[in-house]
Amino acid sequence: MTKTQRQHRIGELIDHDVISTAAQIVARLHDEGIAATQATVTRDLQELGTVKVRDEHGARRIVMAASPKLAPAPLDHLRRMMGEWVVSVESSANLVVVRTPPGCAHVVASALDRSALRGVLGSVAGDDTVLVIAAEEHGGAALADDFRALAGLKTLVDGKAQGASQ
Amino acid sequence: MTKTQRQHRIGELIDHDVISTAAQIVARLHDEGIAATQATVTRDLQELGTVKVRDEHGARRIVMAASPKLAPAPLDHLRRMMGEWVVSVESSANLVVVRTPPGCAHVVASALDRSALRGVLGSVAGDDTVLVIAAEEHGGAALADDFRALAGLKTLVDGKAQGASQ
DNA sequence: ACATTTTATGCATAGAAAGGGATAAAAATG
DNA sequence: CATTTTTATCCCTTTCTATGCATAAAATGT
Repeated sequence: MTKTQRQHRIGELIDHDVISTAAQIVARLHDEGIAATQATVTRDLQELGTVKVRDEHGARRIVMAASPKLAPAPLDHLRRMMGEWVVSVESSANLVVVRTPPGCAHVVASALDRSALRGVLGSVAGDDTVLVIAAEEHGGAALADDFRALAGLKTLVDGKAQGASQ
Repeated sequence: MTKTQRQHRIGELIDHDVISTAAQIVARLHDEGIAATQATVTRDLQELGTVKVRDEHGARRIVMAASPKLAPAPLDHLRRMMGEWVVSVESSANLVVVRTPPGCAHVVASALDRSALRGVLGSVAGDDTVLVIAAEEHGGAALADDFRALAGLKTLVDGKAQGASQ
């Protein structure tokens, strides 16, 4: 079973049942023949964007955060997604244009939505392009540089790519 | 530089210039500080779905295939995409419903479009769901089994998941 | 405030992916 | 058809990702 499939199953479990610890999830998965330790499940919960709350009976419960920003996925997740899918980053004033292969823009946009990266007001994904609106105090150019760093692209200096040749 | 970024640059080169061999691409990339050998570039061209044609002057030229089906990507590419993103597969008559995490359906649909997998009439991608229409002679159930094998999911027998517990 | 439980993380390891070298196989050329 | 050029692939190495173990740190319960 792949990590994505396991995470999907975990998402179903916490939506459906009252679950309060990672160990409970480990046990449920084990009942279904899915092997994972508490450490792995905890990382999964982080990537899924879950929070622990009190339900209406006062019991503690793990749930999906109401908004992705309330439980951002680790920056490593964003770095992996951008490293895998982003092919170029350009900016104009407070806008950043991120290019991906066809059909992959939504993966990058989703990862951006679920990250804690600062300076992002919002984003819109097409087929192979993500348009990102930068917060005014951060600016498109600075945000574009952050994106390049995450995607393993060269930063620009005076409009030119900078850094040692690979 | 990532593989995706290199492949994007290769796509730009063959769109823009008359290029007839992988070695020419290796040289162009080298001029831009991008290291890759003929073997790697050849694999890239396969994944990109390119063909070699005669242009209007009779010169041989590598171009993107007019239709993905004319130069399908290796099955390994589809397997990697489905292994990474598909969380479940279900079928009804001649339809197959493939579930992915939010925002990832297009990646799977694009990989399906660009594969040589038989029995697929067409597909439509939503946010987290790909609807695949199976060719009549192949059938949705058989196609769903093919998808499960590619995605590393268990096959079904009489509606039940089959295979040793992991 | 303290004890217990739970989560988070450093480190190590296994497996997968990517890529290079060499060369077999296929394609192109003459 | 022979020769040359180019592509494809096998095998190997390196790098990266995912995961488990152990335990430190944080959260929870009393």
